[in-house]
Amino acid sequence: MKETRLGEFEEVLLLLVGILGDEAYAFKIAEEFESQTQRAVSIGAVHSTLNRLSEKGFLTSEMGNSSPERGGRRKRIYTITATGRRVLIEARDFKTSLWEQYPGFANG
Amino acid sequence: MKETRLGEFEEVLLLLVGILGDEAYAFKIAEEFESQTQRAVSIGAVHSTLNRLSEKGFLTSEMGNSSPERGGRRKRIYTITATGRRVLIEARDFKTSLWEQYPGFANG
DNA sequence: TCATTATATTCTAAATTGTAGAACTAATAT
DNA sequence: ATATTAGTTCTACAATTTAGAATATAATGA
Repeated sequence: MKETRLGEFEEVLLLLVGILGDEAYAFKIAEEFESQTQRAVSIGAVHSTLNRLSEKGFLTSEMGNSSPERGGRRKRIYTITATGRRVLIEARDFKTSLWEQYPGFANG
Repeated sequence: MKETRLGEFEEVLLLLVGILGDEAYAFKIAEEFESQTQRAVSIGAVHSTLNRLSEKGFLTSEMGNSSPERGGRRKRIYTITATGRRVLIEARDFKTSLWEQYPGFANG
């Protein structure tokens, strides 16, 4: 894997960051993932993937202010970069193009 | 990874098998992959992924007849299973649903 | 203010996927 | 028979995915 590619889970998390906007921090992302997939995910899985995505330049992040809630460490808020968005769009378009070539599944 | 999931490369190969129909054998698949992606892929990568996909029940395969061409070993022809098709559709629909929730990218 | 509790991130390790290429097999033309 | 071509199998390693323990931080109540 010489090149910076986008794995399956990575793609979903990137999309989730885009969807969550300024609420995009690991715990929230994990919650959202579970509610959208009915699949359990460990918080560690989410964190390490978010890190990798940052190293690849698809995400940036900064610590947010402490919340007004009970307790808790400050959140790290993730933001998708222009490169991240581009890669996401490329992945989507490529799949779409493959589906269009699949006999009997042209629409869906 | 307790469950049988579908990785990124796996998904693409599965789709390619569907597209190639009765011409879906490793060499052809590799060729098709390269022509559709402008990305080099090793034949070994394709074979081992095809095997994994078969173990997961997403593909079946059988040896074809020897071709009328110059030389060569008999081809192993892959066919997508009902389960494979279902998993593929699920993956597509999930991504589509995420894109629809992405503000500013509703269409495309 | 200090222990407690809740919220999160970081760190460590292991399983699964992704990738490459050498070794091997079989058919045909010469 | 042997060289050539087409293709699969086998072996090994790198990257991604996953889980969970350890740690840090903030708010609250005594």
